[in-house]
Amino acid sequence: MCGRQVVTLATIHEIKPKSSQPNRCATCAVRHRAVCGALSETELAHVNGISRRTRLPAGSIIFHAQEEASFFANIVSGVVKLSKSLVDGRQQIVGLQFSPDFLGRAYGGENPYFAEAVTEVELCQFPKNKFEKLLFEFPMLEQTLFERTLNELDSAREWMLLLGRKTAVEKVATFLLLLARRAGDQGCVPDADSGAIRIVLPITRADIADYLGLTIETVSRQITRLKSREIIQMINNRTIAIPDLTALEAISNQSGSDTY
Amino acid sequence: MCGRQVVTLATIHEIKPKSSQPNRCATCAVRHRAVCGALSETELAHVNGISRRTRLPAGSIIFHAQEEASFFANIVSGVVKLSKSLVDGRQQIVGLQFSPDFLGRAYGGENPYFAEAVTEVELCQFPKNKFEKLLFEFPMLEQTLFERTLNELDSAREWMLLLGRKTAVEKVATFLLLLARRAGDQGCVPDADSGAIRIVLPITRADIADYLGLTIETVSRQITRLKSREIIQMINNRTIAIPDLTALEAISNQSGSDTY
DNA sequence: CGACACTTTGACTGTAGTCAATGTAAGTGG
DNA sequence: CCACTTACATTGACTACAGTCAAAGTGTCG
Repeated sequence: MCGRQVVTLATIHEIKPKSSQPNRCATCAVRHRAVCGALSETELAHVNGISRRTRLPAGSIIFHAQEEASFFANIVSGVVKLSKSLVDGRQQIVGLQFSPDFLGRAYGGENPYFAEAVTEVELCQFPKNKFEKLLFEFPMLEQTLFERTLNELDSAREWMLLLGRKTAVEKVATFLLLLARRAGDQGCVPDADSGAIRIVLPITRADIADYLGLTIETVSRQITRLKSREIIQMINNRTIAIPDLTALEAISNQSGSDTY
Repeated sequence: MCGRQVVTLATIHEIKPKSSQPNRCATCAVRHRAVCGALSETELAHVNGISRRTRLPAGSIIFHAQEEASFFANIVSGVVKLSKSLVDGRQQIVGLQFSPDFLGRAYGGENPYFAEAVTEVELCQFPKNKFEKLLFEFPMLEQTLFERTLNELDSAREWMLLLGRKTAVEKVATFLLLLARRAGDQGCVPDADSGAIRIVLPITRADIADYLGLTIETVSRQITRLKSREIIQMINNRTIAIPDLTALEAISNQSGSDTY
């Protein structure tokens, strides 16, 4: 669809030849936040030996359903969407991955979904077989990956609640809040003067719609509505200011503690 | 809601005192299908030592959100639903667990959802700290649990596609198909004469609605519609015959292979 | 039998989807 | 520099699918 550029990994050049990067990990932007954070300096040397940095333009297909994955990767920068679709083309985004998330499914089996770079993406890739050997050698690595998978499962279930039970406004508000929280995690603080948080939408309206189980038009209308209620301000198409997070939270209807 | 019986684990008696069960695992119905399948006979002896069989009536609360889980468990028999809800009471079932599924979240952290026995349930429980020690000692156990978690994540994402993008009929058809496939896995074969598969709905219409992101009425209407289209036959409220699985599959709109 | 929980059916409503037109912004080439 | 293209986004009018509210039906248990 929509004539986007298709770039497979095979066509991507390494940023630098391996031999000239004796200890790339040491200066890695996601050294401590990625799964590698579980490793000691000496263990990291092994990882460094098998890793390869690649840069993919927006729109690149990283892997697709039914494909036996041949590699694993850390997202160093950029945004990756994971999606599934029905035969008639209806699509659902089942995960939005940012740095320092991990891509790939351990222990064989196919990735039953489709992964695509939404922005330009920088990956730190590992060949499948070598990485699985590391998992075996360094139990902490496996455990870290396991914990991340548990967190992803929790997020997926939280999203099931959104998809199955939230209204359109609630969905959009939850999505904006997700981005605002992520911005907060990365050290972005509210503007000193206005107290407003500023977020940048990493994906198009079409992708937001596919993430929230809505149509483009409904997403657009709900954003307009939030704007006219002065819950948000549009700086431009992709940039939004949120003057009062709690107001947005009230609308988003966060999953409550169970009433038991 | 609906005045169901509330029974916490503390109130449940063990089926037999521990000392009189020298090797309960040897005769366990789910010995090979549960996570224990990853263990050797000698390893299993350790597991046997810390496990405890409990039986919970339908409606029992197994654990709830924000509770630090104090145990793990295999489901030996029965059906458990995992659900999340919004403050105003809207509910979404995020997982239906059957035997020999595993309950509980490794590596600490709270279970961010609510687990309830839908039918009478028989559990094989392990105290949290002792079980985590086993995970450390027997890497195969951890790996098996990891693989199961990956499968659960895949199922959750498949369900996200259903919740976000399928129509009411498609949702109901997919649910029936899920049960039919499960029945098949358990050795139930189509009726010799008619070729029909017979399934028993393990949950009420209300729970089906909460699983599919619909209302009770819509579920009921779609079942009626499938009945009048002769895709299914109602034996009684809870028992359904499916004369032709492929017809149901066509309606369910299985997630297609990606078009790439 | 009556009580209660669950299910089905009917009439009506409303939210989000569809179809179509217009608006906006960035990029291309004459 | 300005028309033109292209992709993306917004807005409007209308529709339809699923939700709501209400009543009646079914089945089970004491």
